[in-house]
Amino acid sequence: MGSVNLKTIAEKAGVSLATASRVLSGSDYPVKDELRERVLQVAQELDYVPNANARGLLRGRSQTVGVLVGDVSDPFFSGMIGGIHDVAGKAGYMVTTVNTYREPGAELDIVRRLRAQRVDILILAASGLADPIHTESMQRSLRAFVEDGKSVVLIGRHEVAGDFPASRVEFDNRLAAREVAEHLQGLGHREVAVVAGNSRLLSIADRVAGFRDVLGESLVVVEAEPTRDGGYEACGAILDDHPRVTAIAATADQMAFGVLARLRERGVQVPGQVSVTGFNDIAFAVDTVPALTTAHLPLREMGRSAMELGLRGLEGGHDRVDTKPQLVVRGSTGPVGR
Amino acid sequence: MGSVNLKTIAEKAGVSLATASRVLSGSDYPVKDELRERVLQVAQELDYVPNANARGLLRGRSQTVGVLVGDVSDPFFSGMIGGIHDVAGKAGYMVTTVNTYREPGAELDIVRRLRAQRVDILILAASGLADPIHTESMQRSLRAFVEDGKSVVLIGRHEVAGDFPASRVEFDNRLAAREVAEHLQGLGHREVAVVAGNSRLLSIADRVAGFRDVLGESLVVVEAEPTRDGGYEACGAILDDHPRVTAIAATADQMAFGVLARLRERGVQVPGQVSVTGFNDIAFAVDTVPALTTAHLPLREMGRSAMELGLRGLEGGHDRVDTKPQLVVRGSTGPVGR
DNA sequence: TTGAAAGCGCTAACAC
DNA sequence: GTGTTAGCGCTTTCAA
Repeated sequence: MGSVNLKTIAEKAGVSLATASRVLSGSDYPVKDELRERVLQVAQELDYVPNANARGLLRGRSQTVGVLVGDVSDPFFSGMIGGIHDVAGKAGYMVTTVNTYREPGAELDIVRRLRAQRVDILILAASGLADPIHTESMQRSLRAFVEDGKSVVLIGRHEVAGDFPASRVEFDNRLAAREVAEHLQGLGHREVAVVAGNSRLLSIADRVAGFRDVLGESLVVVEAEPTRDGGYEACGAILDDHPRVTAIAATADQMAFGVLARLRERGVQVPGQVSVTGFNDIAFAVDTVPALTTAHLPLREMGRSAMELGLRGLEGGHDRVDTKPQLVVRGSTGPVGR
Repeated sequence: MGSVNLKTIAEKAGVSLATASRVLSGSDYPVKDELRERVLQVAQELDYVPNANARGLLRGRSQTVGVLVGDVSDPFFSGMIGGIHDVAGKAGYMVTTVNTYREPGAELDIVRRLRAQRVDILILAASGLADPIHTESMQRSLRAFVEDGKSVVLIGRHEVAGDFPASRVEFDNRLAAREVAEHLQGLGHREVAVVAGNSRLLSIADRVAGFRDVLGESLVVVEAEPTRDGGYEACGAILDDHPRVTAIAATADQMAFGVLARLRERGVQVPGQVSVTGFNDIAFAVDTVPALTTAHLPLREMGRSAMELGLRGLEGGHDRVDTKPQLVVRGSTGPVGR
């Protein structure tokens, strides 16, 4: 459009394009002070803003990171995104986020679009899918990206081959779930129900597997929307269909909030009659009454690590950060009463 | 880099650049089926991904929206960002977010960088600053953007001149605060404390003004970090310094959560001894015990509207959507007891 | 120290 | 229908 560009500046300042560029692009190329002044002056007056598209085209770097998440407004993801912003901002990077809306089938297309935008770094934070075909296509796409000198970071995506040239932020969902389950078991709970999100998602499948490792086949698994309302609904069903259950474990804190709400509504004492656990330890987990026992994930920290790894990946090697999940025992769990 | 580009495709398919472009860019220009097939085939094989930078350079449109927020991980903002994604995704737009970290001084620079990225739409969701100089510079920058055929959406930014050519999503913070205050007053509360975020921010100043409109000069205003911990700390100070206070109103729900936590810790009954109110009505406000009375803002809806307006703005006119704040009375407020 | 010019990847006239 | 070519705005050789 009518946008002022380098040419405008160069003309008004009476210098060549090259000189204007050298002054304005922060090059350390020597330019006589007088000319430099003149260019700066004109640029300021005309409010010149360089065109990152043109620059990116030339340099092959966009100073942009693309982040694929399930849902930006879910505290689980927004916590990580916050961490990504923390280090991206300092490094002069822009952050572009895209929602899969928890529909892993959309991932391939999204990655494509992010690649089209020529992001330098791709962070995959949404849960993967337990489907080899899908994984295969994804790896192919990512590999092309990496071979282009770009950088990929996988957050909790162990389905991608171990030798794939990407950095990783790992956390062991299965282990974390086991810790939660052992905690419940230690309190005497034998009849436990899990309120689980979509089990096609690897992260969910892992968590459920962890619960089953400890609690065995007797475990009741109820699939639900990964939201407060999903937890609320599922809890209703559990109370009706499995009245002997003494503990309800959710695969996400929000679902646990819904569970707590339903129990409160039904007049069921927590943890007196039923214990409740969450997963992820989002900020509010501490504010329910009773406060939620949950598996803590350092979300913001994970985002930071991811972005740091991404940046480093641009320089060459990739690396791996392992995050220890940690059981946080609060008031929502207690010994079997009854 | 070694990226496959249009030229590669054209050569491998044995056609001209133009033909390849016509097939791959979704142009409706006629191309013989055989050639079209060949191009598509090669593109598929080589996993061709068009370069959005080059395209953007040419078309002057990037299919990207830039969003300026205080903090992506704050549910207030992430709710709006979620709404923005909802409509951006459908429209084929990418969303780039930037944090001001609630430091309005950073805004100018951020807008500049977003302009450099050549976003088509700029959504300003972070609170403005009550400072004419700052506003003036901001308007100048935004005006240049708009004159470039781009689109600006202001969310709750009434400091920007009424005749400024931008769309707006407005909500009346002051009125909302008045409604909260009237509710408290109606319950008999006379000694009220407000836990407020940074009052240099216009949104906060407006909210405090609304409280003062109703409750008068006797209102105790305590400034705090706009976080749970900020509320927690402020509440401690209020209990110590103003023991006669019977209601505590926060300018954000998270702060109210902190207040509730502190009161619980001190054994103060809510709402029996002290009533508590929040602001914004983030999802979790319903899950505290007692549930939080607060001024509801339809965050996601606001985000959607903003993006819709932004898209429409590209076509020319700008528009305005007024959002009605709405008092939601829950369990955290009650008549003065004592 | 400065300027002219090539070219990043792509689209849109314009010719054939 | 298809191909050639001129740029979009910028950086960076290469000459001067």
